[in-house]
Amino acid sequence: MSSNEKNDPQHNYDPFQGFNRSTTFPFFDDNSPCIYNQSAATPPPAFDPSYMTFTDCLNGSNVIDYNFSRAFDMSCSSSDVVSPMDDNTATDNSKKIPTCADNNNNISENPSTPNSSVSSSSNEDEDSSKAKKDKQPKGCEDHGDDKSKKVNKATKKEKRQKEPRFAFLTKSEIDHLEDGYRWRKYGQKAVKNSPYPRSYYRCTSPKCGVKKRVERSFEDPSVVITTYEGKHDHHIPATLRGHAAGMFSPPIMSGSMGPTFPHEFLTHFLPSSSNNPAAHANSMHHQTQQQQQLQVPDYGLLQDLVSSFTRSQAP
DNA sequence: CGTCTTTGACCTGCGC
DNA sequence: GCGCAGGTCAAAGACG
Repeated sequence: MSSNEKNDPQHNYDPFQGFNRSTTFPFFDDNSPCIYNQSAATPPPAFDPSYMTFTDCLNGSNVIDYNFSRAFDMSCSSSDVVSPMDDNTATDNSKKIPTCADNNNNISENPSTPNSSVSSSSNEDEDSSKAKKDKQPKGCEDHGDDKSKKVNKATKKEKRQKEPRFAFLTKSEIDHLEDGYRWRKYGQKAVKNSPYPRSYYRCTSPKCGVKKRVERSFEDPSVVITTYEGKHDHHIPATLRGHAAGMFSPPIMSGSMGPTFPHEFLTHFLPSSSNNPAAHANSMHHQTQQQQQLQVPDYGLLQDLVSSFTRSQAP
């Protein structure tokens, strides 16, 4: 992150600026350390136990350090998209996660190109290329000449940078937390400097290229690091185990959740067009200044968050 | 039988 | 160019 970016409000902002957190989001207390305020001179350490947990702020769930503002930053404005905390804990401490920094740059440089359109189109491209690959036996891939390989390399690199990522920490004994969507595990790798493997999941919905990585923090084995990549282009499956989709109905949420977090959260961040990329792009384009400060380009990921939250709150 | 996990092989990017 | 590490593929097996 350059010094310019540090001083640039667009690169260093409080996503809840302009909102009275306590009233807009009842679980937010402006005096609470739950949400790390990036404007603070000294950011909190990644696993500082003195920082109230995300759901501690809510009503005692088990998400420990959501680092909300950073998570939002990651997907919308800061070039330091995945914070050092994310880099150091969500990875092996030696390599930086490719971020959506370039994507963010695109936003700032070209406001008419909303994040969602980038995300959805790249997903589509990825899907088509993957579909091709899936239909072909591995040996067939090599029939392509070096030229096409290079093209693939270039496009892949581009895609990787464009995919917004969104990481958060959850204190749980279960590695793969239910979040409302259906996931298929497609890989598991040992992580350098960590005794715990990293699992790779892909959304089972056709044409939905959302992925997530789940790994346990080697610093605190009770902490699960979940990194989402991409945006769901569909609703939560209705036939889900545990009827997670139903959890999104306002009566249930407001009735059983105590705080109205998910409903109000979705009201603010998930427009009715959240599953309509075109409408989404339009809404992003016409939002007010205040809304721009609060912009959260990746609504699908937020849905993940909310559904994860609702899951954790369910009896 | 369909869905999902496991797991070794392979691909790719990156630093040296 | 080489080696390492992250990420992905896909066959095989488990499970309901």
